[in-house]
Amino acid sequence: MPELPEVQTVVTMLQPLVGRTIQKALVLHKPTVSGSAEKLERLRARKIERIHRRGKYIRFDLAGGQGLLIHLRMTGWLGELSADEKRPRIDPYIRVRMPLDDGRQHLVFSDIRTFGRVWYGAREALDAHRSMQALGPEPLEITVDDFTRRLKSHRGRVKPLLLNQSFLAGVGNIYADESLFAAGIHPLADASRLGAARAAQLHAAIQAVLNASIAAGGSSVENFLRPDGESGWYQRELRIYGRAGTPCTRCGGIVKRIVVGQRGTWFCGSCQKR
DNA sequence: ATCTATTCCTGGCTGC
DNA sequence: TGCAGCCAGGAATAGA
Repeated sequence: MPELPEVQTVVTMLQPLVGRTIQKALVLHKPTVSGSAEKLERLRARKIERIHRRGKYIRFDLAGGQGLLIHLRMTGWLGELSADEKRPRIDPYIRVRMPLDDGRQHLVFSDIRTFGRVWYGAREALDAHRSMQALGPEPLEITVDDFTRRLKSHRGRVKPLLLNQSFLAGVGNIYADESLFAAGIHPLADASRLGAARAAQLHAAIQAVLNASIAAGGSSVENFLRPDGESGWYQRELRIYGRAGTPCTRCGGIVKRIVVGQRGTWFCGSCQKR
């Protein structure tokens, strides 16, 4: 599922679209568009000025102060296809199709489970959207001091806190487990009681894990494909996520799976202390 | 403030 | 082999 590294991979690979023009939008599945699908279908000839990321959201800045906001959720895919191109994992699930320039190429949003969402409107309105306003700091930008302070001010368990987008924007289930494993912290540990040294370890672990995954083009777990249709590589580097019953790569203990906050959670009971 | 359950959805897996 | 039933989970929401 797309988390920060996967979304960053998408944004990086879509940069060649900057300067090109979205001619119009065809909505094939109305619930994918938040607000009004008809409004998006009235879009005409907007040049793409910038493509960037905030948390797990993708933002297209369009000419005239307009913008598109896209969340891939579980199975969303965003990329450029020629108008008649067929790809078995993408084509049957196309929800929004946006012809570019002369119409020979299309920017396509495809999504198997239809959890993904597209918003269209004035950039200020997109920025003011409740879910954007609520986003916490970027995990690759926050300083260790700020991170430690924020951890201390929350009373709950550390794993659900890492998944909370108001606490930190962009970490999801895979990278929460990988980061906690790398830092040697139990997923049920009380966040406010971690102490400065362990908070610093967690901060470093989150940044190292996210950066390593970005360098690998993300993890292809549960359908994620890059805009070019290829897989990322980081799923091969996962050390704890999804490895229940296998030996821990650090200490040889057996990896456990529990459920925390309705999320599958993998950890090593021997080297992740509470 | 924090936690839990529910909803959305469908491909893929398990078990009979 | 065929099919029913269940599972995965990000985020919004409701309720405890």
